Amino acid sequence: MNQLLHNMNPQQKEAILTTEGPLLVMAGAGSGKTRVLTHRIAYLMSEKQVSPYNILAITFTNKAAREMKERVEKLIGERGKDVWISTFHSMCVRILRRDIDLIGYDLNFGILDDADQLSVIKTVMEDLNLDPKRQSPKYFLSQISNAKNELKSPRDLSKEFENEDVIRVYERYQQILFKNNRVDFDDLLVLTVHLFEKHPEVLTFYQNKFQYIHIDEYQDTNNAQYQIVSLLAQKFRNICVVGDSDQSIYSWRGANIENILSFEHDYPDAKVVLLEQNYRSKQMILNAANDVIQNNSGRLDKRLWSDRGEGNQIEYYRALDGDVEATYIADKISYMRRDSYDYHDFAILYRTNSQSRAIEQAFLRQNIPYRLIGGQSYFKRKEIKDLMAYLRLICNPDDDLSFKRIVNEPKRGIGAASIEKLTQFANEAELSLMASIDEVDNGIARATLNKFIDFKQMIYMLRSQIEAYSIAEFIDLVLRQTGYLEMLENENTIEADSRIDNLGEFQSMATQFEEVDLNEILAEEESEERADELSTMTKLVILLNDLMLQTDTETEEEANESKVTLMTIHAAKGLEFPVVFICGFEDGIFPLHSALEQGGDELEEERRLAYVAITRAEDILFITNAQSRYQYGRRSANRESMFIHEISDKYLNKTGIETRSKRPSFTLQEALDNRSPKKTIQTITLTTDSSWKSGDKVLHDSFGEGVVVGVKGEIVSIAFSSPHGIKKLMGSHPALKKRG
DNA sequence: AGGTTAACTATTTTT
DNA sequence: TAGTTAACCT
Repeated sequence: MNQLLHNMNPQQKEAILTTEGPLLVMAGAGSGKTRVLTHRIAYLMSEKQVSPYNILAITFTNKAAREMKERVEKLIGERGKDVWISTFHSMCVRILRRDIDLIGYDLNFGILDDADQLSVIKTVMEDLNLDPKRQSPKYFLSQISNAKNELKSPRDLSKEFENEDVIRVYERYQQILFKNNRVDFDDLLVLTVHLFEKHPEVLTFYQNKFQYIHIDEYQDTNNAQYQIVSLLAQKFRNICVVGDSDQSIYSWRGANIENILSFEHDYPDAKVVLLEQNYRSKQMILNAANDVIQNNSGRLDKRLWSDRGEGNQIEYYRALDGDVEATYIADKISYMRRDSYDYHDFAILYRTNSQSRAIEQAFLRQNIPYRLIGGQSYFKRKEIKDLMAYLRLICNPDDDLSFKRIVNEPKRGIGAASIEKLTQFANEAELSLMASIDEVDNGIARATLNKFIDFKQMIYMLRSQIEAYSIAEFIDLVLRQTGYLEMLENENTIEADSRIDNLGEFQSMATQFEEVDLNEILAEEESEERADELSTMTKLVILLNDLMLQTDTETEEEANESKVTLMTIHAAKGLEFPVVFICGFEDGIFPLHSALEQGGDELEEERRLAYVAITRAEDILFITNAQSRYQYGRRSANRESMFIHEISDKYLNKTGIETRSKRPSFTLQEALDNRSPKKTIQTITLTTDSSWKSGDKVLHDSFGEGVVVGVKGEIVSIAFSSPHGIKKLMGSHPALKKRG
């Protein structure tokens, strides 16, 4: 038997063997869909002699793409590198990088993140005299995003008698982006559709290239993505979509569950494979998940089953208040990890980010190391955004958005008033800000004008030197010449030191990109170009766009550290843990107020979220909540989540207040019996010169007491109590002392 | 220009 | 509670 089909169940085999024609794989949680996908790709190459260049696989996250790539390579070897495995957005960037000039943009276009989007919206609202209190910038942003996901232009909206203000803001917003040669995340999809529609020869090229198409998490596609897939698959119709309508949790971002539900309608000759066997969880956990999801209407009735054993009841604990709840979780972890589990076997899942605080405090008190997923991402940090703005401005001096961001950073005595004045002139003269500096009649006072001129000369000086350097060297030059590094150095605070470290990290990322990643990208694209033949400017533009799409920066070592994981349920999709705690299981929090009031689709999405949360657990699941807790600074009481009542009592072991305990929490021996077959636990023991190790208690001159939660070379991550949170500090910093 | 204080609001966020 | 933003003061 073919090695690639080894250990596959009949449905999985069928999914792998059905290489031709449309195929829908309805894959329940934990049913091994990634395994099916990777083996299918390998099978196409090894058995069907399909060239890797003719295979496309699309995922939603970079992480998923990376993992899939690794697994395909493991199965098939080096040739696996040549398969396009990427996210929708990276795929679009690559397509647009070749041909976006055909639809009017410059090939050196830059990508805009959501913070940038919001600031554009704010200026547009100012120009149009719209009151942000009546309609918030965020409202406009989401309306625009929705429109784009539906592939609707401002003109299309006006036909539908949409909110007049939305149309005006959308129109203006789009003009500004175009003028600055910038595109937002949604544009990447929209413009790719436009490109395909207006230039059939481009579409034909990609249709011929991608003869075998795979889409993961198909239930999360929005209409623009759907359109891209449809266009690409039109010719060969070898399209394999994998997904689970019960795990559709991003409809508020435009994901359209109908896409997967109507696949058979779109492709009447489609074969459908249902994967119901779960390889992740004990049956008890699946029973609870099945119980909950059954309450949703209009779904394909799937029932997950497992042969991993019955397992324990779900531990349901209702606490007196939020602190007691957090303490309960911390206690359980301390207890269980003594001999059965490692810290990294635990995950704490919550509905909203703000819930993490209470847990963090309890963990800090009890010295439980943790990693918090989400929150401020690396690329949203000010210093990184500033550096990227400099680099973008150097590549494209007409980029007003970048110009405004850094013209007075570090302080050059150019204030808001002067920038406003220059902007006024630039708008009237239809010039970029940079170009307006040279105009004699721009009305800027001589003293200020000189400052602008100095700034411009500096940028152009850097621009003229770029080709003499590698990207990493050039970044160094930029940081020095602009005075940015000096500004941080002079600050002399720990804060500034860590910013400098971050910039250094950016630099090493750039080196890695230039020397390794770029060639892989080019190889995948079958490009004749080679990295070392590209100009530094071109490489830099590619790097900047690549980084904009990169949000998860956690390295493999960091992910494997022995720490408890704290994250939202949304962030947990696709992951699994031996022991899972779902906390704050209360009406108003989970499901959220709004969903509870609105009912209908909103409530069903919350229920799917509960389903996702429950199915993350392998061996043991805890569900907790609190009778009362602090919310928005006031104490409020919440009822138990309606979802807990949907789980049959026989699957629950209720403890805590207001619930009768049928029996004590399971014993340690039971916990041991329920362990997964021993996994190779990779506890990374970092050997460092510094004497710091996780768990050490420290005293910091300004942050007070804290606990070391990670050590990476000279850098020690220390968790301080709120409001400081986790800080990365030099282990040798004089402000830091070990506490006994 | 730039820093400080008072007032306001409150999901989730793969890219 | 806490993060953000607008108004206010130096």
